[in-house]
Amino acid sequence: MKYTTTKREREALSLITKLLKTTNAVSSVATAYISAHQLTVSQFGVLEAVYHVGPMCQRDIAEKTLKSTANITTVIDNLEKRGLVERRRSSDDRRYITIHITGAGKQLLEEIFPEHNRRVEQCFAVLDPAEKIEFARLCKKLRLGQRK
Amino acid sequence: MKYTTTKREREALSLITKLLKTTNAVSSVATAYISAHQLTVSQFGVLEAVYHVGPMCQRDIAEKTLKSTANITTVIDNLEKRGLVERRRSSDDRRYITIHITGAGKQLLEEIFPEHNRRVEQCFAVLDPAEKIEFARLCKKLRLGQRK
DNA sequence: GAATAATAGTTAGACATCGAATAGTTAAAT
DNA sequence: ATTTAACTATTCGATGTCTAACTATTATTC
Repeated sequence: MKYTTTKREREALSLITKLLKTTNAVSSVATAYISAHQLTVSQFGVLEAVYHVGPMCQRDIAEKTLKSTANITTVIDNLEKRGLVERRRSSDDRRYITIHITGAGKQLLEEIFPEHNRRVEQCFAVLDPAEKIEFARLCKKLRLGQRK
Repeated sequence: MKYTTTKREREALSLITKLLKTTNAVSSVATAYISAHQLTVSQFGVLEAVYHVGPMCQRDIAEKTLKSTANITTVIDNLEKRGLVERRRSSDDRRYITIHITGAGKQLLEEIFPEHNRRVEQCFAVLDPAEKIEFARLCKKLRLGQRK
């Protein structure tokens, strides 16, 4: 060992490991059901955004899903191939492309949502109400603490 | 809306969003520093495992890092190209390939660790000691609750 | 001991993901 | 009005990631 760690550093490393493993475990539950419907998590995320928010341009979708615009181009290519969304070039500002969910897209989502929501709810069912509130608070505090 | 959600489901959906965003924010801090050293997070993870645990076969590395063996093959290919690890076929059981960290790999890691550890520690510095303990507890409870 | 199982790793094909470079469009500057 | 800057989306090249099919090796079974 050519470097040393403080106790607090070791605790933080243990904490981040716990956090990553937890996220992994929780999201794999949601992932499994989504995959069973031939959707990737990213595709589901984009589809869901357009479903709930309404038609959006790709830049906004990228922002909402915390991904790059290059990535969104790819994901939407694949969604479009399957006829789940539609690209429509804006006529007033031709730089923008608005993404619309199709009937097939809507139908697929509405087929997935009920069980998906139930499963996500089940993920957190191990926590009692007070713990859920505390967990949400700590997550938020942690996230907002990462200013640079 | 052709489906309905319960209050508890909506709360769970909000919770999982918070969790994912938090993980995203926290891990991007660690990612940034690792990337600055021309390492991907996966490469860092594999390198770290071999550094701390010692020479391992790829199957064990896959298990430890929660990835598929196919993925580990790729990641190690790239680490090997850069001379940071070495593949050594086991002579007693020729199915196994043991991964050894090289001097260059060790040197790179030891260059990264101090600042990396400091940054991870800083990530959690917004939480006071009691909150850290509670957060760790809730993470663990949540993870262990995902039995199937 | 030959046929069969199991195991470690690779390959192939698909999708995700990023940063950087590029094309096309609109806004700002002068 | 022309140049410059800003912005949206795409493409490219690299890496990650998975599942499924495959190779090579070892273990098991009959």
